[in-house]
Amino acid sequence: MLDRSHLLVVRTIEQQGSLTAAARQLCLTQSALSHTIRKLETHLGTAIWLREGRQLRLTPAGRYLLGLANRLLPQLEYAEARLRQFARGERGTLRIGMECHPCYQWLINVISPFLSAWPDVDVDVKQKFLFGGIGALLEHEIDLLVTPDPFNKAGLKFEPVFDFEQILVLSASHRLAGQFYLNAEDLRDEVLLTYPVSVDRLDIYTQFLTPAGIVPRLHKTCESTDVMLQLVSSGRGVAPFPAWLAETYQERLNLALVRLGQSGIHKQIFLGIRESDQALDYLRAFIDSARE
Amino acid sequence: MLDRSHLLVVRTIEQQGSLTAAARQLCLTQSALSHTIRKLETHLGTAIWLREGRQLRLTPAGRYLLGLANRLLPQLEYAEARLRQFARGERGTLRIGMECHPCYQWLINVISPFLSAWPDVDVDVKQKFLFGGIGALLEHEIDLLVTPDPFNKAGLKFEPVFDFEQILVLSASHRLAGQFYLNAEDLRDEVLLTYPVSVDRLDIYTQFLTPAGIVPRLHKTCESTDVMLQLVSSGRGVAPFPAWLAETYQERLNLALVRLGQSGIHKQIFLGIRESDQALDYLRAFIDSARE
DNA sequence: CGCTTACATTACATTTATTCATGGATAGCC
DNA sequence: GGCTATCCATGAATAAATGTAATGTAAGCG
Repeated sequence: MLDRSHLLVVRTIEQQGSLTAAARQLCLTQSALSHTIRKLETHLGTAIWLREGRQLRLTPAGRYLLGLANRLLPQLEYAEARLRQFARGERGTLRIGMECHPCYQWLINVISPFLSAWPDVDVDVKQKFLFGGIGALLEHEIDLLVTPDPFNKAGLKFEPVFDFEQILVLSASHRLAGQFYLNAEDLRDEVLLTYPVSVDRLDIYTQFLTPAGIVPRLHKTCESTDVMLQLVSSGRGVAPFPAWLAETYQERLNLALVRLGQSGIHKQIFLGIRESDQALDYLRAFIDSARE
Repeated sequence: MLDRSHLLVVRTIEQQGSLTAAARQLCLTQSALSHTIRKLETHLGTAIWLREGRQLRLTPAGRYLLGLANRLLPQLEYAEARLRQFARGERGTLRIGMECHPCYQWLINVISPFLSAWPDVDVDVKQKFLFGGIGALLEHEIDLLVTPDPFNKAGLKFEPVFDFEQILVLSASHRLAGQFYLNAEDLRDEVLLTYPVSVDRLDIYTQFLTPAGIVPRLHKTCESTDVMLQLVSSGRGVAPFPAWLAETYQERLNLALVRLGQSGIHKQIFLGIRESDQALDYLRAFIDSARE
């Protein structure tokens, strides 16, 4: 099998100009190298060097091999350096899973200082999971889950990092815009806009509409935050949103923010990790910086 | 040292899904592989697989290694296939050196059928040599030399492949255009155009002007065949050329071709190779097809 | 011509890889 | 829940590879 060591031999002999010098550089005896190159040639079935007097000169096959060596060896050397970074915990990959649509905006703010602080950690964000966020975490499809729904399961650990209130966003000219808070009945004749997730994962249903037995006039879904808020702004519907996110759009789109229920819907964002990853310092650092 | 075999192990375990299956595929015992991976991890100083129950799962470092394996292993496998071609004499590199400027046109015609007949031989044409064409051949800088000057030296072999007459190209309206042949004196007042090579390698000097003690009014050089013949066509000078090459331009540029001396300058193109390469079938084939 | 340098070869030593035999752990199955 | 098949780990024994020392042979150089 054509091996890394063979490529190294070809490169070193060419670099040093002689087998003896190459042997010195490789910390081997001249004899050992002589054995090695003979075996390589026997194995490949073709001459790699021409013995001309006391010179070794590459054959065409040898020149090809040299080219290969010059191409592949640096890649292997780079890979080793990188693996040393892994070994020292400097290098890693943080695959983040999102189970919370609007959190994307928040995540961006957390990721960007993290990227500066940990230049050798690659960050990857995923949003679709075959078996849900928890499944993705357990299956090692992701390393960190951003979710409003912690799920206490052996081997996983969740930490709250962010409290917020879920409010309803309305056009400023909407008839309900002036209210201090809304009751479920107020939404009976409204068009409700949400991200396209199942109803049992929408707090406005589970904590507000469903308990009161109310169904809105129409429920539409929309993938994009911007588009959804544009629709709200133009009076085409109302949408539940985290207050902090809605506020960033409020001025620009002329929106009104109204509490859902007398005491409001209060939520938390959790970061979930595998217990076995607790020791990873860059993961720890990410969670700490997310908590601010 | 991170070795090819390690990459193969990483790839195979991932492909087969288990260490036992991978061992089967690699024709090893499960134990051997277990030892191997442990040693690899010890050496790298970082875990590559997580042992979860009876499953092996890649760590981030392991995933990196897998990526490396998927990138490098195919290259090594391709290289081995190619080296087998070298071993069977199917694959080679033919580096051709040219010591004869106008022959370039002729060479193109020989090379193109050769490339079709020997799809696995790479052809490379060089024109500049530190120690001349013969030196380049001896130094293995090239494998084949196209030259009008054979040089009998031990270890080299020259074969004539092509006879031609060197004539003088003139504008059709030139005062000498009608002559059947020219004497050296006729060039005393002419501008002589040649390729930029030393005078002792120009036959028009060595075989024509110098013996008669004549020097042309002006000697200009030009790299390109096309430009040189354009200059001739516009009456800016006269140029020595192989007849066969001048003929291909004659009509288009309205040129006249006149013999140099009563019996003309007759030349041959030789192909030179190293004797040690005589057995290479693709080299043999090239020379045979060049002889037509 | 003889000295130095360079690669090859032989016989032997050492290191490394592999196997064999065995044990512990886990997932699936009655 | 206990049985069983499967999977990975381990330690000692063994096979294979890689390496060394010593020596040989040939080429360049003064």
